[in-house]
Amino acid sequence: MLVWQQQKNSGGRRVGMLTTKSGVLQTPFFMPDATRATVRGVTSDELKMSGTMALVVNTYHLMLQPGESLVRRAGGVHTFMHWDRPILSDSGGYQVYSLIHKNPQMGRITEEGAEFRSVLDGTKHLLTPERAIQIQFDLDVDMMVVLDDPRPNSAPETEVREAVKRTLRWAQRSKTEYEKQVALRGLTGEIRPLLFGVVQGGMFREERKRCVEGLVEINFDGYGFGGRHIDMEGNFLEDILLYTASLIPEDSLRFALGVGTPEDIARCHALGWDMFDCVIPTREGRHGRLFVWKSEVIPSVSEESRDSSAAPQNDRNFYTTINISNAQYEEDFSPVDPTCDCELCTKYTRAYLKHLFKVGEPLAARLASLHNLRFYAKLMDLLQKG
RNA sequence: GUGACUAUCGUUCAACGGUUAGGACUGCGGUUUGUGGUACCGCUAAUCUGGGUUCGAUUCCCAGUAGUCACC
Repeated sequence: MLVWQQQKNSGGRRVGMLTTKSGVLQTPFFMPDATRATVRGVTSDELKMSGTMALVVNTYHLMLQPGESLVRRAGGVHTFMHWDRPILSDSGGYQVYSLIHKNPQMGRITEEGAEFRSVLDGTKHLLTPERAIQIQFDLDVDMMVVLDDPRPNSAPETEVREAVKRTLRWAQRSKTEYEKQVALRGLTGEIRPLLFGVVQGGMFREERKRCVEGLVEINFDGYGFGGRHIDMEGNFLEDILLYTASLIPEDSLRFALGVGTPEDIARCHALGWDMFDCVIPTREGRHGRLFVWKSEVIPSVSEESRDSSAAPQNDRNFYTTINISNAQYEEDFSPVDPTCDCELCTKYTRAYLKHLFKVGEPLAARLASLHNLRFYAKLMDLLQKG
C-alpha cells in the first residue's frame, strides 16, 4: 500500500495525503522542531491550536536526556509529551556533525558510527546507524531518519564523495536494522513507521545523483535533502535543490531538512519538496521577530524574489517581518497582524508584546512562537490549496 | 555640627600626569535555516563645579557642591 497518495491541486502543484500511524497528513507540511520533546515554551495543546500538524524530535538529544529507555517506559514520546499527531525523529547525524565541526575534541566519525562526548556530562557515546534506528523505535515515532554523514557545503569533492559512500553504507545498515526491528517488535500488522534516507553530495550534481540512486536501490519511504540548502552568504541553492528533487522518484516523499524561511519553503515546494522542518518560527519568535502577512497570494516561483534587491531585507513579496523590540512599537496599540487569528493577534497589541519582551517575561516568547507557528500553518494551508 | 571617604557613559565598575578613557548592564539597531541559542553581532553614550600646579590634568593641590559612613 502506498503511504503517500499524490494528488494535484488546482495550481498543478505537488500535493498529497500521507498516512502515518498517528493520522493522515496533507502534504506539503511543516514540522516545528521539538528537539528535546518540547517546542520551547508552548504546550502540546497550544501547538495543536496553532494548526501544527506534526513535529520533529531529535534522537541525539533524547538519547542523552532523558534517555530512550525512559521515553519507552513512559509509553513512547507521544504519551511522554502528550502529542497525538504525527512525530518525526531526526537521526542525530546533523547534531553530531555540528558538534564535532565546532570542536573536533568532542568526537569523531568512523565507519562504525559517530563517537562523541556528551555536552551534558562529558560521557562517551557511540551512535551507530543501528543504534539510531533502535532508539527511534524506542521513541515510537511515526517517521524515522537514517543516520547520515553531513559535510559543509564548502567541502572538496573528494571529501563529499567519501561522505556519500559512507552515507550509503550507513543507509543500508539502517534499513537492515529497521526491518529487523519491525519483525522483532511485531509491527507487521499495523502501519509501520516510515523510514527516510538522506541525500548527501553537497554542491556536486554527480554525488547527489550517486547518492539518490544508491538510496533508491535500498528503497525508502522518502528521501531527505541533506546538508544545507543555503550557502555561506545565505543564498538559496535553487539549482541543486531542483536537481536533487528531480532525481527522487515522483511517488516518494521529499523531505527538505531544515528548510526554512517562509520564502524558502514556498520556493522548495515549487521545486518539488513535500516536507519541511525548521527552528526559525520558534527561535525567531523567542527573539522577538514576528512574521506578518502582506498578501495571501504566494508568488509562483523565485523570479520575483530574486530581483528584489531594492526591497528591504525583511520585506518579502508575500510577507514581512517585524522586530518587536524596535522603539517604533512602543506605543503601537494595533495587533501584530490584524489578519491573524492567533491568541496574540486577537487579544493583545504590539505595545504589550514589546513590553513583555522588555521585561523578560516568558509569556512573550510563548505568544510570539505560537504566532509564528500560526503563520507557518497558514502558509502550508495556502501551499496545499495552491 | 565635626571627621573620614567618595564623585568617570542612563546604571555599575575599570584605568591613566601624555594618541580615539575600557568593560558589564540598560538604550538603539541587526543576525538566527535537519535548535549546545535565556544566544550572537554592531552602534550610541561619561571624567561634578570653580580655581591652582604643569609643556600637558579626568588623574596632583585648594575651595565649593553632592553623596556615603562614623562620631557629637
